[in-house]
Amino acid sequence: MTDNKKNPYLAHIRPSKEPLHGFIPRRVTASQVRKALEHEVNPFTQEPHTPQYRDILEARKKLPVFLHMDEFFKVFNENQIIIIEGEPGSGKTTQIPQFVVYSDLPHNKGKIIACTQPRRITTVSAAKRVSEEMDVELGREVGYSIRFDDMTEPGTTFLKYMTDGKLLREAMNDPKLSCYSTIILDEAHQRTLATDILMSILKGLAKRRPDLKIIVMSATLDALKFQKYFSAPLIKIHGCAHPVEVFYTQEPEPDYVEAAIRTVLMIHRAEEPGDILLFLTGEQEIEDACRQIQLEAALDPNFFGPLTCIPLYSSLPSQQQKRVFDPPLPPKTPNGPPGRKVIVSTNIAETSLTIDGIVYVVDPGFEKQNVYHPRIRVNSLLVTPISKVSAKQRAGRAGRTRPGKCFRLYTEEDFISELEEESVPEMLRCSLAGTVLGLFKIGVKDLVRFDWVDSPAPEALLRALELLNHLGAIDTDGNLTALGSIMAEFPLDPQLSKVLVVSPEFRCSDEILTIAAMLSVPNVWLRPNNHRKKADAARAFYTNVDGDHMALLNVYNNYIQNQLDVSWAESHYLSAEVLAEAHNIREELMWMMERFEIELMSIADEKKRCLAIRQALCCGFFMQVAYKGDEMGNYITVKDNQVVQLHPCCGLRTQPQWVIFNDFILTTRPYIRTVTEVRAEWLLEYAPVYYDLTTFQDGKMKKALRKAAKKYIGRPNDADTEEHR
DNA sequence: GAGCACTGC
Repeated sequence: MTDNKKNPYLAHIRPSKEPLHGFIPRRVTASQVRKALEHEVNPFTQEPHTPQYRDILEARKKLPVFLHMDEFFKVFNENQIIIIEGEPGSGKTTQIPQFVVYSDLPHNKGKIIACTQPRRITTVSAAKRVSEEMDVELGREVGYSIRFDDMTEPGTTFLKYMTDGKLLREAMNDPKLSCYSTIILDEAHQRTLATDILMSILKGLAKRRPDLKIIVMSATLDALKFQKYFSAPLIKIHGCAHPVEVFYTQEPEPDYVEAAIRTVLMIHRAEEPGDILLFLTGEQEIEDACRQIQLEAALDPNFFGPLTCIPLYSSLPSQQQKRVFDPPLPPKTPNGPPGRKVIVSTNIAETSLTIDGIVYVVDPGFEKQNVYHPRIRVNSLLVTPISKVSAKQRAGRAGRTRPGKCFRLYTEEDFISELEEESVPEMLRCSLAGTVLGLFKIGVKDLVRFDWVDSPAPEALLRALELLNHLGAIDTDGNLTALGSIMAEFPLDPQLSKVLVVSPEFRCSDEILTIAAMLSVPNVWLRPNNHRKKADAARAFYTNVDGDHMALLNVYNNYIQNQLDVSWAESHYLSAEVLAEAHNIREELMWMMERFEIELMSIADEKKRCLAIRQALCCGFFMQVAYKGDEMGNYITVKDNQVVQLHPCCGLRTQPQWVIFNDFILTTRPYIRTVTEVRAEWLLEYAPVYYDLTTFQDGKMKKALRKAAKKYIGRPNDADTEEHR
């Protein structure tokens, strides 16, 4: 029978021609989908299902989402935007996009369903899993797209998992996102910059694209906020995590590290087998705590089981990060107490990394948060109390494999009254220059009336506009310039983007390309606790009188000369992983430069080359300049008049009069990092508006600038001289 | 002479 060879359950459904309520409803019902799922032929490939498909399907049917299939189709069919609140373990990430696939099947031929994730790893693993569930080859019908790795096939892929940042990039080139029929934003509660902007864009786009469906998926708590923001119906799905018993301390703990160590040892001595996860705030704290726990546990290994303490933070090489998945040690004697694993981790274990087997969570209630102060344009990393959402997320880590316990090292009263409901969204904590430039590129002009999920402070917006205007990315009327339009294309901070775009004028675009890539990755310099002196010596080899930017360039070039060799990198106390990433980014940027016809150039003469690089950097970083204020090492930042010092890791041997810096951080005192010497004449020449002397306070700095201006007028600078030769 | 929580394009 031919009927048996085709999966007919969805074939008869036709899209409705008449838009209803202003959008196009879909008509697939849950019972049709159930029948289609049970059919022996795969409706997407018209091939018979594999036996594996059936096994997985049985497991899928047990997921909580499956019980909500009728409700899902009912609500989804009748609404353009819906919100789904799903607890961890509900199966929403893998199942909801598949439901939509069935709903889309008869519609929107050639269009794609997108499902965004905040992180690359989860994007890939979700796509992999779903391709198995749907019995298709990964990269064909179901694919994924993340930076540096696109596993999709145009014309074939109809379900695409992608990072939120990737979709936001696509929106810049196609503001109507016209290739998508449905967009699913997953993990919206994490409030990443990209997800927040996408929510605003999609809310506006829904009115202009009646055929577009939008699903916002979130864990508990924030879903209500999204429901209000979109005025959309909400579907609640319960998870299937195990219960976690929460304990509080009777009194506040004065020293949370000490209390945490004490609690871990107490669990080890008194509680049933099961691994422990302790949350601390940073690398140093974690390494110290690990040493102390290991030391104290070694005192009685025969009475209690052997204990392995494993540190976990992002700058740890991935090989060492994988240690958290090793099984705990076996008992010392055949009938002795079993071994136990203690993982001491930063926030990385809260959302990014999931470790099975954790039964106990110790939560002191603190994290490090990056805080941006728009008024003085400074970042600082502060140890702050976590939010209730974070505390719940941390506790949930104990219930993944069986019922668990969470020990909070604060009182229940403090939990209720002192902790904020949710963490401050990234949007409100960082510089908005890049975001605003992206919005201009999409065509958003009125930032005040823009429909933000949470409106940023007017001051933060003003700072962003001011920076973009000084860089020449927007004109004084607030329109995007041609320069700004190209700058927005590059995945770089606007300052760096500007430097890269103008670098051919200084004939050093090859070197600036490398520097831009190196500034886009985390710190490359390793400094292991027991090899500090050696590491410092290795680093000193690269320090350069001309500044830290040149040092980064030299490190990269040496890495290439050594054929990207991992052991070379490690023996020079450099992170091979970070260098490899810089290499990837450099390739991507180079390809983009080619596309925009930005020529790759270099100057043969070393001295002139170095001069040109420093001048080019001035074109983007003229707002991040400090002037030497005295002989004590104090610098004053231009216009903001903040007293800062060169960070001790800076390679400069002398203290030049004028420096540009890449970042300004507040730790024990205000520091500037990644610093390069510049000349006042360059600032006056490349940023005449910003360095209009009438806008400067009287003082030493203004005097020095005035002196430089006199010298500079009528005398061509070095770059010009060179050009004229 | 101090320290980089965590993502993403």
